[in-house]
Amino acid sequence: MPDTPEPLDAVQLGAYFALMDVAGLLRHAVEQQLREAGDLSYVQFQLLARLGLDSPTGRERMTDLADGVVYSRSGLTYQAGLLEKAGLVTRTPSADDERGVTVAITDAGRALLAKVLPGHTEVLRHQLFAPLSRRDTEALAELLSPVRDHMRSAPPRSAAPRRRR
Amino acid sequence: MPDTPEPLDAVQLGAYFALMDVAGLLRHAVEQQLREAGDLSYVQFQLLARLGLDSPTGRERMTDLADGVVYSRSGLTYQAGLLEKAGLVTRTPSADDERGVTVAITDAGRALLAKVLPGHTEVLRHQLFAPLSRRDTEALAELLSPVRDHMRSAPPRSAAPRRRR
DNA sequence: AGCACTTGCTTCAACTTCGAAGCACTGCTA
DNA sequence: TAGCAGTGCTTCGAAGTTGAAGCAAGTGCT
Repeated sequence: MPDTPEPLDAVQLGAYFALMDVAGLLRHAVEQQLREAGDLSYVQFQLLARLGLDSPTGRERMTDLADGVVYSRSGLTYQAGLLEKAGLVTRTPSADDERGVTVAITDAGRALLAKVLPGHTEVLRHQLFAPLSRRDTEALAELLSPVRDHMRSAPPRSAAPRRRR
Repeated sequence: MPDTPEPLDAVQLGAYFALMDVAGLLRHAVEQQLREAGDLSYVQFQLLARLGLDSPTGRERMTDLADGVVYSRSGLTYQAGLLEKAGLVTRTPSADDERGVTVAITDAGRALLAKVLPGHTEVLRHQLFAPLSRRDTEALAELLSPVRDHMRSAPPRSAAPRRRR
């Protein structure tokens, strides 16, 4: 029987709900723009962005992609299949590990990314940054970055599979 | 052809990605706890919480629920159906408007909510609030609340009339 | 080398989600 | 008070998402 912890106070609840609401609303807005501008889902955009903007080589293994994006493996397989069918990425067996699959963004993928980005930033500017001053934005980044690091490092849940030997 | 806006700078991108990542990771963590503790999805929890905690009467119309939660109408119909089948809420035609449906939380719903809440707050404490000081939490709430208000008021949908130039 | 475990990805079935279309009731307007 | 646009919710079909099971390739222990 778990002992009942102190309930969260109003400030904490406010922060929690505001965070989740903003993220949800923002995702909706972004998703819609992406759909109209390039017929991309948010996940697909994330994948292309990671390959085209974050990665210097434009290629990553499936697992690294799945870790970067908060996403299930099977879902990634599905979306990578769609992107490949659309000619935006290629999938090839990894050279060093026969099990692995390396996903690489194509020129068409980069082109679509470039086409979609301006509208994307516009949405962010209007929806997210409009009510935030420069300093607010900095503060937000500085508050949330440690949280992200904390959550990424700490096992999200009891997920820690007992390493037995 | 849309004119190309200034791209976002590094700080803005950092804030954006941190926000979305934290929300995504947190949602996963919360969802898992809810599933284990009470076999609830995040949406179902949100609905129960809104009925059981926010609403003084424990009853709301479908539309008000859908507006509170970021969710489609048809999705709400589906989830409300599940909750009803599980005996956690009831759905009755609204008294004043024959079209409307009033959703009310049942005793079983309140009981489940109470059962699930302690674990929920624990997850929040560990995942979200652990790296945040008291002041940080306050700052976060104060930064995000105006954004939420802004996004809720601004037309999130295609209702946004294309700015002509 | 041999055998068991682990890892990387895919497949599968069940479930969820969404928008568009549909149905029923409201309320405005003439 | 009849007509009709608008509102509230549900149904439907298509597409997306997930965990579990499955397969194949690597790793480690002896």
